[in-house]
Amino acid sequence: MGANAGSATEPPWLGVTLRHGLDPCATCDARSLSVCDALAGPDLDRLATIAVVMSVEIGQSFITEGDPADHFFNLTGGSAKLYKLLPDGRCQVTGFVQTGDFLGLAASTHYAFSAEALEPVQLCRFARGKFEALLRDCPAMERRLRQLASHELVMAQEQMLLLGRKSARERVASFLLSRSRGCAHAGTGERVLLPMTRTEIADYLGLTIETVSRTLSAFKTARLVAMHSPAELLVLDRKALDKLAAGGGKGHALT
Amino acid sequence: MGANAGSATEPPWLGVTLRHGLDPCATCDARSLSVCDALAGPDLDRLATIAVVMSVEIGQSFITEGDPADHFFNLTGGSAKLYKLLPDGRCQVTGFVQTGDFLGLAASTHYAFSAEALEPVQLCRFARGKFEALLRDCPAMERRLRQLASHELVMAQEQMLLLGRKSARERVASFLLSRSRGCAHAGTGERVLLPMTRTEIADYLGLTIETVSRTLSAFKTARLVAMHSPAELLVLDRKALDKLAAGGGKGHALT
DNA sequence: CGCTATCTTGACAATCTTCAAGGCCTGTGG
DNA sequence: CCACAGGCCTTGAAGATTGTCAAGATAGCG
Repeated sequence: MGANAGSATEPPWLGVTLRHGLDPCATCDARSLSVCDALAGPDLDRLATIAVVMSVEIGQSFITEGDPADHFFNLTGGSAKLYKLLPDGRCQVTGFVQTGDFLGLAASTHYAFSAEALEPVQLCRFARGKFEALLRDCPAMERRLRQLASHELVMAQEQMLLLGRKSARERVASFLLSRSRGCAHAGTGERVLLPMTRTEIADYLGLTIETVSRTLSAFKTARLVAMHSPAELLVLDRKALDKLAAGGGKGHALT
Repeated sequence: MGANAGSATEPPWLGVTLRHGLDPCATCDARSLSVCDALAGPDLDRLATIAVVMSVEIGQSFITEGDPADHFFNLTGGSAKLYKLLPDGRCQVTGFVQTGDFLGLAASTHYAFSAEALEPVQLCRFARGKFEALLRDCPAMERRLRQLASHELVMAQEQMLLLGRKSARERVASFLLSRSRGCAHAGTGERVLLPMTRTEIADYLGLTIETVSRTLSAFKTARLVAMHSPAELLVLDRKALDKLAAGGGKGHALT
């Protein structure tokens, strides 16, 4: 633990542990998954000198929308949600991030989103000024970040299509498929892990928790998926889900 | 959507005029508005050598979702809409662009969106390979593009919040305000130009054309705006619109 | 000056939300 | 080991916002 329990000296880092590692980057397990992979040799050493290794407990936020964007982050473990709030509390989750993901691009002078740990999070924190200085000397990294931002733009536009034009069933199907990609299991179907709550899924898909729950139940009834626990399900009929996600099943029965 | 007459010889460039200018960049009116501003001297000359100046007529598309992302573009005049389609024709407009805007970042190997001219468009086209090569030698430009991508990510997240969590009135209010910023008129109110159709506004806001029309009429009745023609209106009560856009007027009368 | 496309308005229907209650799972303590 | 408590999830019924279908008005253009 070792959290800085509520002391006024470090308000943004409640429930957070700092560990200044010696040369953490060279031996980082997450490096191959992340933008840090673009660096090597002395550049990597330099990155290590400006990296601050931290831990964040479940439920703790480590980026707050509207705060000065003083840091970049790189997740080295766990998962988190990114979200925006309206004054009355309505929430839009803009993305889920996990090991290897880089945070802080969607910011000008202030963060455009908040970030909160869904699972215990380990991350590296980089002071923005120092990191930008490093970028000035490392075109490869700058390039990599631009490509990353481009990729996130593609994802963001896909999400706009989902939020603006897809039905509830199409949204949930799209979500399950995006979560299943990569962890394919032959035979019984693909396992999908849902480390977030129904509320967070709803806030990601622009729906209510009840609609998400009902839609998942309908998928279960229609044998498109099987659910072991609320946090884990199996894709039984990927073809049907694909069709739904692409908008091909708008008027289907599905009970 | 443009009526592509389907000739196989130049499928992507129907209705398009190519003009190879001599050193067009150094004298470009749009340069100060665009990322090209990051270049100077010999770098700018080099940019000029790879730039192809083009014109696009109203209704013609110059980027098609799913096509190989072979080019970057820079608008030097006119305006266009960016959009994604579902197989059944449902459309989500992801943004409107105008003079100075750079296009093509939201693409990996293939374009993630289509682009179609709303007003007669002038633009510069850059072959992707040549442009990337130039970027390798111009860190300032690479940096600028990353910042641009970051800014677009901020906008995209704001749009996700709008599409996922705002009511129809809040969406229309947000849209009008985002369009009015920058062209302030003292006295009578701020003039807002709408070079796009109601359908395109609806596809941008995740609504139907009827809902957009009804909402604008309600704003007019409530004296929040005045409408001269469908393509131009005046913001009469910015304060009320601001409140609506931020989510502060969910249960208001407004008949 | 009339034609056509776009926009506006109205009535009705559907999806999704809201409100409400019950069930399940997990973790804790006796 | 079992009982209990609390949060989360599921399910149901009613209601509201928005979509759909249809017709009429307006504006721009030849």
